[in-house]
Amino acid sequence: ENEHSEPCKNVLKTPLKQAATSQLVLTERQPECQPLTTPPKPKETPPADPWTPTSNLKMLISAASPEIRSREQRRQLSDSSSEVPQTKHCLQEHLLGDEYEKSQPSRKEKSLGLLCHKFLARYPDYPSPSQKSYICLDEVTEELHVERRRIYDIVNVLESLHMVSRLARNRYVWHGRHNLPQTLQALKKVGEENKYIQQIQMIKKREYEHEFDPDGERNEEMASSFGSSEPSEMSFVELPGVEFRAASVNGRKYKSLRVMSQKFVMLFLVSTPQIVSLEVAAKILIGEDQLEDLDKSKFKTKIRRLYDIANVLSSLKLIKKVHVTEERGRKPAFKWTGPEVLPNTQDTKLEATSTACSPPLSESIPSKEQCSKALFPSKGKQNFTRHSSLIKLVKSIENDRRKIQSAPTSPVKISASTYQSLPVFPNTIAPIPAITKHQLEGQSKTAEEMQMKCALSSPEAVPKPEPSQQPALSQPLGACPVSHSSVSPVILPHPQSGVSYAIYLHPSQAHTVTTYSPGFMLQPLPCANVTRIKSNNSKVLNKIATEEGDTQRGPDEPIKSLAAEERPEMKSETSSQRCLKRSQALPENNLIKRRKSDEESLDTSLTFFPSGYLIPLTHCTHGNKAECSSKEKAGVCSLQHTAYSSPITGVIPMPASELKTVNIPAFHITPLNIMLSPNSIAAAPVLSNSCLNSSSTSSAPNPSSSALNFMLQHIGLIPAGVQVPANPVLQHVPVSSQSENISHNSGSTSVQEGKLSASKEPQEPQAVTENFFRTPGGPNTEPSLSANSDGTQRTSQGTLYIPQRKLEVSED
DNA sequence: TCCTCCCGCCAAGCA
DNA sequence: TGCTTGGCGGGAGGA
Repeated sequence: ENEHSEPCKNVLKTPLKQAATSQLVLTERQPECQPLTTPPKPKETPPADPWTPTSNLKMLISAASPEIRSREQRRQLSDSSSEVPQTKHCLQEHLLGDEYEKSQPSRKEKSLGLLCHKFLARYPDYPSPSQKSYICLDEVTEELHVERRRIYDIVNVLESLHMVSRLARNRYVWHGRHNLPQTLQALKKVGEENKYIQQIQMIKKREYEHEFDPDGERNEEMASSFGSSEPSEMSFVELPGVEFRAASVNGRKYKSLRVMSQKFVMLFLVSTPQIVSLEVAAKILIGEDQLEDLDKSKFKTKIRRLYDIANVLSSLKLIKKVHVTEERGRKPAFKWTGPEVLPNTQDTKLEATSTACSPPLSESIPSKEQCSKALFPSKGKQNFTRHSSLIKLVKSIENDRRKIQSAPTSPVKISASTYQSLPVFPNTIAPIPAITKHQLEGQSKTAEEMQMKCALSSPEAVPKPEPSQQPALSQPLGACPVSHSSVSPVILPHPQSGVSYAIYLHPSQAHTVTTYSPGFMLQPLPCANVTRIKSNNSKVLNKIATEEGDTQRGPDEPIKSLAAEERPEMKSETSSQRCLKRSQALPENNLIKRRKSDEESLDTSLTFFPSGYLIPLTHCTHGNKAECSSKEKAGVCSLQHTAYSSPITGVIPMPASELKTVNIPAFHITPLNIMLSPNSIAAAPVLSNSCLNSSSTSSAPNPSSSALNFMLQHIGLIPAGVQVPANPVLQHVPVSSQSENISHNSGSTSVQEGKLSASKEPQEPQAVTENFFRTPGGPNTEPSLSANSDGTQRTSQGTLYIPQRKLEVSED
C-alpha cells in the first residue's frame, strides 16, 4: 500500500490547487469513459470519435437532448482538465516550502465528498444495461489523483447500494442507480425486520432520560433491547444478480463500511421523519456489533466511519446533513433526501438476501432455491432471517405461479398511459394488471437480457428493447388519506379457465376487509383475523421528507453536483410534454413511491371493491436460463415488463353487479406477492393520485374523462403514453420539509441543515427530475417526473406533497 | 473547543 | 509472496 500510495501522494502534493479548478475537478470525467462503454485507455481512445457508430449515435442523441449536450460539454472540459496532472507536477518541482504548502489543496478540497462527486461524475446514473461500465481502480485512482484507500471507501458505499459490484480484483462494474430502488426497498425491509425503529426510539428515549454514558448498566439495557431484535453480526443485504463477491471470501467485510452503510441507510428508511443523528446511528451500529464494547473509542470510530459513509451518501444526494437541536444541544444528523421507498412489496422480499450467511449467488439467474437460501440461510443469527411462514409463502407463490403459467390467456399489455391516465381518473377505471407471458418472453430476447432483468430485479434495469416504455410504472401516490385511496387488485383463481383474474375493486362497493402486511400476495383470510399492522402516518411523513430531498444541494455549493446538472431539463417543458414524458418515464423513486403508495393503500384495513373489471392474469413465462426465480419472475420481472404493456388487452369488462356475485373472501395480504401483477400494484397510487389532485380526502374523480381516455387509448386514438388529462395542470407544491416531530420525546426538536447540504434551495423542478434516466436510447429511457413549477400541490407521477406540521429546518 | 474527517498504518486475505 | 482491501484511530483543519 505504501508503495502504491506513494505516487498518489506525490500527486496529491502537487502545487496546483484543486480549489482553483474545483469546477473542473467536479466535472472531471474519465476521458475515455463514455458512459455506456468500457473505457479502454484514456489516451488511446479520444473521448468522442465522431466516426464510430457509438459516437454517431451519441451525436444524434446529443442533438436531441440538451442534457446529453451539456454532458458532452462537461466531458470536453474534463478533457482539458486531464492536463492538470502534468501541470501540477511541473509546478511542484518549482515550488518549495510554504509555497508548496499553500499550493496544496485544502482539506476540504480533498474531502471524500468531493472525491465522490468526481467519481460519480465519471459514470452515468443510469448506464445502459446492455453495456456495462467497468471500473478499474487503478485508473480511477490515477485519474482522480487520490489514494486507493479513498476509492475503497467510496466503492464500498456504492457497493452497499448495489450501484457497483465487484468483478474481480481491482475491478468493479458500474450499475448506476438502476438497482437503487430495489436496494432501498430491501434495506427498508431488513431495517424493519431488525426493528430499528424501536431501537432508535429506545435510544432517543434514553437520551432524554439521562446523558449517554457507555457504562455497563447502559450496555445491559442496550443489549437487552437489541437482543430482542437479534441484531447479531452485520450482514450484507444483497440483490439477486448483483453479486457481492467479496463477501464470500472475507469475513471481516461483514463489519465493513458497506454493511455499515446499508444499516445506516436502513435507519433512514425506517425512521419517521427520516432524520438520523450520527449519535443514534453509531449507537445502533455499535449495539449491533458489540454491545459490550460500547466505549468511547469505539463510538468515535463509528462516528468517523459514519462520516465517511455520509459523505458518499450525500454525494449521491441520498442524504443531506442537518442539525437536530434538542434540549441537550445541537447534534449532527442526516436527513434522507433520496427516493421514497415503499416497503415490503413481494419482490423486494425475495430479492433481499444476505450474503453474510449464504454464498453469493451464482452467476446465473437466481433460482427459487437460491432465493430461498438467501432468504432463509442456515446460519443461526441472521439479520435477514425470516419466519418459517415465509417459506410457506415461497411455496405458495411457486404454486400460484404455476397456475399463472398454465393459464392460456394471451399476454396482456399495459401501456404507460394506463397508469398515467389513471391518476387522473381514479375511481372509475381501474388499472389493468398483468403478468404476461408475452411480456416476459418478448423481452427476454437473450439470455443475457433476461439475466439482467432477473438479476437486477430493477424496473430500470429491465432490458430496454423498448426503453421508451419503461417509465410508466411510476405511479407514486402520495400522502393521500388511505381511507379512499385504493383500488386494489384481487386475484381470483379461475379453475375452469385456468386463468386467474385480478380484480380491481371499487371502494364504493366494499365488502371485503383486508389486512396489510408487506407484500401483496392475497390469501383468503377470515375477516375476524384481520389486523392492521402498520400505520400510515409514518409513511406519509416519510414521503414528505423524501420528496424534499434529492436536490437539496444548494446552488451556491461549490460542488454543484454533476448529477444534478445532468438531469434532464424539464423546467421549461410544457405540460403536455411533461405528460408525455411522464408516461414514458420511470424514475426509480417513483417506482418506490408507487409501491409505497400501494402499500399505503393497503395499509389501512382497506377494502376491496368490485370495479367492474376482471383482468385475466396470464402466464409468467419460464425461460430456461433466462428464467427468474419464481418470485422474481412474478414479482420483479413482471413488474418490469408490465410497464410496457398495453392497458387494454385481456381486460374483461364486467359489470359491478356481476362482480358482486363473485365470491371474494377477505384477503390477507401477505409478503411475497408473486401472484399479483405489478401493474396492479400501480393501480393503487392511481387512486391516491386522484385524491391528491382533488386535494381532499374525498376525491372527486372525473369519471367521464377517465372513461374517455380509456376508450381513446383502447381504440388507439391516442397513444398509450398520452391521455386527455382531466386535470392536466400539474401543480407543484413546495415541500415543506419534514413534518412531524423528530421523536416522541423530542417536542422541541428542530432540524438545521448542515454544511454538507450547503444551502437549502427552493423546491425546484430539478428535484423532481433528478432521477431521470439518461440512457441514450432515447428520451423515453429517461423516466421523469413532471416538473411542476407552479402550484402548491404536485401530483406529478402521482406524487403528492402535503405540507404538514412543519419541522424546523434551517441552514447550518 | 469541538466537529469533521483526512490520512495512512498495518493486518487480513486474495491471486 | 506480493498485492489488494479495508479496519482503524491519530490528529489536523475548520467552524
